[in-house]
Amino acid sequence: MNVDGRLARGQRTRTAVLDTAVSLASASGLDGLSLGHLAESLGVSKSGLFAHWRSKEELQLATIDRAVAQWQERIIGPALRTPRGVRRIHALHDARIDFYAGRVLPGGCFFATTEFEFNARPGAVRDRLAEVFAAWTAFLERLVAEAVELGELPAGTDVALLAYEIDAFGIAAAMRSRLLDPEVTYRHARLGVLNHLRALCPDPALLPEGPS
Amino acid sequence: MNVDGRLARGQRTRTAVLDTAVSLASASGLDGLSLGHLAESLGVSKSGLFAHWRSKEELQLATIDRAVAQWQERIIGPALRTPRGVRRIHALHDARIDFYAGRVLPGGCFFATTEFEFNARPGAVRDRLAEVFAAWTAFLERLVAEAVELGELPAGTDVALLAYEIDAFGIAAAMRSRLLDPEVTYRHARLGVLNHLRALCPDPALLPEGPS
DNA sequence: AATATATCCGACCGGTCGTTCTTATTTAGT
DNA sequence: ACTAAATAAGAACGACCGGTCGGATATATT
Repeated sequence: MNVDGRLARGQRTRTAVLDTAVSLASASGLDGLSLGHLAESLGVSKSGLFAHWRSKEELQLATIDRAVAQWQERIIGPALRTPRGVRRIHALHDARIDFYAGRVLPGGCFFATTEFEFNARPGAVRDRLAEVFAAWTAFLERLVAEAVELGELPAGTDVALLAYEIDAFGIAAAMRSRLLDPEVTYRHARLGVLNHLRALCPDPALLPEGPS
Repeated sequence: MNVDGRLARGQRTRTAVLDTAVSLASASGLDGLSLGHLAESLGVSKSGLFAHWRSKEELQLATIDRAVAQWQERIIGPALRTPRGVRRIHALHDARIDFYAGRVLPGGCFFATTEFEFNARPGAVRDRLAEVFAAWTAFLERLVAEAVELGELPAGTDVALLAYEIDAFGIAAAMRSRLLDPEVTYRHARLGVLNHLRALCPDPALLPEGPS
């Protein structure tokens, strides 16, 4: 194996810190998250954090990467394990709402919170968030395009528009679920996309039945 | 008349401060906005602000009220000047996108930014934002219900769901327009709602023609 | 056994935060 | 003119911010 105990310990600490950072930042934002609070809630000294990241911005960037990995594991992974086409689109959206409803993160959605926090502040963090968001959008559009290619959506479908609509239902869910009734919000988020896909898809058997 | 010069001056200062506060908070959030920056960008001393609001939280609450007034004037006002029904719904959404596209506020949308900022932080600010958001949702639902009553939308329409969908397109526009291509975003936001309403409304003459 | 490396801590720095206190200026009422 | 009230400025406060530094500890290499 040849594992270096020192490096292993560092890696363990690093991921533990980043997991907590993602969690805290989902509620307070990446700027609202202070190194003092982060260190304290980990039972670690503040200066210890600087052994792993040379500045707060570096830690913020690392936190974003960690959140991306979590998103990939929790939302994109499950979707990729279902067959291409409208079923995969639906699975992706459903996994997203499950993620919000499962209250995995105290703030609901790391990306929604941080992207609104930084969308008007120039800098490396904003640029990275914009990249991540662009990649997410491209992924969603690819899924929609695949469904069109498979004939599960009409040939003339506006791919980018449909992707926009699906993502909009997700973003709105992240926001409303914390300020209004969560259950009603999740029902709307799921039903909105399901209705929309069902209205477009010529084969009704590909999508679940009732409004459930 | 009976104008008190002292009170008049105070009122003038107060609205000037709040206008700037709304503008800054739309970009940095209500917490990210610091009293020092606010005072400096107004050419006013920091302690002078405390003559008008006893604490930062009080100023934050006043800023929310000012943002509500601005929203009412810019988005709700124009909508109420068009006839009830689907045309009013469309006018409301259109005025909202115009507001974003006009870059009135540097951060795009005061409410989107602050509601995401505070949706996981207990306190008076969050409660006030939740109230405002609930009132906005109720207003949108009332507009949709009116359209149903007028027969401009089918009788079985899920009012709350449709209101959710329309608002979701708006929220998504506020977010995406700052991180991705703004023009494409606004086109999607407008087209999404227009398509949706056109698909539901039995009288096509009530809504504008092309995808424009 | 000695040395090098990675991790982590406690103490401390300058700066900014929200807030308070004291004081000066302007205007209204008498 | 004189008092009272409202509006402002200035200086200073304790708390916390991100960040630095020297040293202590644990692990690997030789």
